[in-house]
Amino acid sequence: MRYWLFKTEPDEYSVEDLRREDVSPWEGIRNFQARKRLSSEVKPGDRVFIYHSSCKTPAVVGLAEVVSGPEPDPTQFDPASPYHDEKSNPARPRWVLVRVRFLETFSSPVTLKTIKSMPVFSDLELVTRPRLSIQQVPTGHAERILAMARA
DNA sequence: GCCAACGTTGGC
DNA sequence: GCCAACGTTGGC
Repeated sequence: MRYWLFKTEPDEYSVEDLRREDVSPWEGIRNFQARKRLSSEVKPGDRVFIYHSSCKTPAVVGLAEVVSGPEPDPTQFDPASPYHDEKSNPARPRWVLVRVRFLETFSSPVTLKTIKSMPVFSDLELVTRPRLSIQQVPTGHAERILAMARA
C-alpha cells in the first residue's frame, strides 16, 4: 500500500466536505513537482492522508483513496476560477488532477505540532518540504500516523 | 500580521 | 542557464 499526503485549507475544502461529496476531483494543484507526482506516481488504489493547513490547528485529519488516473484539471481553463491559467488551453493542458474517495475522518487528528515533536518523523516531507502540496508518506510513517489517528 | 522558506519568472 | 527579484505559502 502506497501512501500520500494532500494538503488543503479547510476554509476552502475540508475533509468533511469530501465526506459529503464521497468522490471529488482534487483541483487546483499548480506546482511542477506536485504535477509530476500526480501525473506519474500517484495511482488508483493509493491511500491519501488529508492534511488541513492554514488553520488554527494544522493536522492530518482523515484518509481517502485515489480512484482515477491523471485528468486535465478543468479549472485551469475557467477565467472565473482562482486556478485559471491563461497559458494553458484544452489542446495542451498544463495541469492535472486525480479523483479521490473519502474513507475516514480520524477520531484523533495528528497535529503538525505532534509530528514535529517526534524525532522519528524528522525525515517526513511534512517536516522537510512543508510547502509541497502532494507529499510522499513512507509506509512505516503512514502506519505510525494511522495508529495515533485511530487511537 | 509577520516573516522565513522556497518556487517561479525573466533579464542577461 | 544563472541568478536576482518577486510572489506565495503557511506556521507561528
